[in-house]
Amino acid sequence: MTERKTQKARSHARIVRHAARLFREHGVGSVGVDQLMSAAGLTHGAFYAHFRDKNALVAEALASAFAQSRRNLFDSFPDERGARWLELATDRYLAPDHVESAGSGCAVPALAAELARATPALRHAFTEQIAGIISLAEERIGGADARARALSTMAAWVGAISVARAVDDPAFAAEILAAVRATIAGQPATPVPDAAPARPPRRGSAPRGDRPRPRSAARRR
Amino acid sequence: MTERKTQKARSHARIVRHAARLFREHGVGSVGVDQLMSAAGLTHGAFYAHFRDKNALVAEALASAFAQSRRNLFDSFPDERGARWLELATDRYLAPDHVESAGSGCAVPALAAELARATPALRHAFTEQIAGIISLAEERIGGADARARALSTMAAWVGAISVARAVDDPAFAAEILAAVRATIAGQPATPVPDAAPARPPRRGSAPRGDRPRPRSAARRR
DNA sequence: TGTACATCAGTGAACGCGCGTTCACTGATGTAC
DNA sequence: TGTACATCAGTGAACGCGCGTTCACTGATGTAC
Repeated sequence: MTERKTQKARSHARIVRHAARLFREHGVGSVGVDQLMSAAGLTHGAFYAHFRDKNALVAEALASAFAQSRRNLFDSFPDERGARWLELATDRYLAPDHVESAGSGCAVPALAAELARATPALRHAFTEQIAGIISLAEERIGGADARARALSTMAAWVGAISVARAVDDPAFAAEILAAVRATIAGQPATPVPDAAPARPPRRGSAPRGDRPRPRSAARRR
Repeated sequence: MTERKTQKARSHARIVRHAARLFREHGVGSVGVDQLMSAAGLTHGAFYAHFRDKNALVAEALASAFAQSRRNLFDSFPDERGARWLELATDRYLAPDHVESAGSGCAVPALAAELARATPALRHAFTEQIAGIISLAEERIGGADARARALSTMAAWVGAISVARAVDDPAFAAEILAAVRATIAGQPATPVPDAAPARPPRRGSAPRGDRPRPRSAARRR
């Protein structure tokens, strides 16, 4: 009983992991059940032993992608708060590599348009994930207008990556990222309380797998 | 000769117009040639007398959608410059109606993710359209950092509409729009030269068809 | 102006293909005694 | 511990369907004389 159960759980996790990558890379509608199962080393027939239908997998893949983003933006900087966290997270999100590797990046620029047209259940799952990320950002930012700052920062992040990915000119893409970074950096608004103890970032809590490199500065002009 | 030619041109324009709407509403991949031609009152067989293939229509539809956006954001406010134009255009772009009516709205939040995965020719067409819009915005904004402001404003616009469309909670969507509006409004950065003659907006140049209403203020809290 | 022929915008059947989903089956693993 | 049976994760053929594209045809419009 135990051997078989853990094997199935492993297969399930493998399918979800590959789905989270493939959906972000190619879009939900462009990845078939057959491709998904092949990527996980199985045949398409087994799919329905794991998921009610394709949408059920999309929901799980979405949760998996958001978990990865939370690790990347929050767990990577456990002790940072206020303006310092905002700067580090912004540099992470607007890294040049995030433009190219959609498969390991944020689900929002990759899938928001498709999800806006998806079933109510999927849109609800997406809403809860976004609301969760916003709450975490709000806590980290702190101060009076933390929520508005979290929301408008996220919008700028998402728009920057969306457009940078679609244009065919890498210099133009880099210019968009740089402009948004500069705008977010130059927004003192309410002076953000620099609440972090300013300890050096704790060693051994490196980002898990996705976009680990610390960004080489490509600040334009 | 003339009768037949103008009829064909009329059919062509009709197909492009409906395509521009349907692609933005449902995504390029979710609208078939059959639907497109039915919407234009024709049968699918005639499609290839008008376009080399589906991508050729996507390129024309994209150009049509961007032309509509230019009319909406620039021709509607012919005499506005600097901070005043930025405020008017932002209110237009972040109008609640823009979240709901994707079919007559900006092509970027609707199609950027799909275009990022499209053919080189299509990505190039998109890039030129975006670059054109950015140039126009840059001229209108004016001042030293006009280009960076144009780029980061566009990113915030696009991200706000993208996310507001995907979430299933209208109050949450409205909150996102309000946060981005507030952030853009509260960004004096370089004092923007208020270059406009401050004439009242010229009568009779109303926005053509799309989202005409002047926005009822829904400013939150 | 009237007639004969050419053009061509649009029709509708057909194509090969990949999609999401179903289902009878296989064979290794788990359970009962 | 050994045997007989039950379970069930995964296989692969099949389904009905809609896709983008092709093509022989139709009939109204345009051209030549």
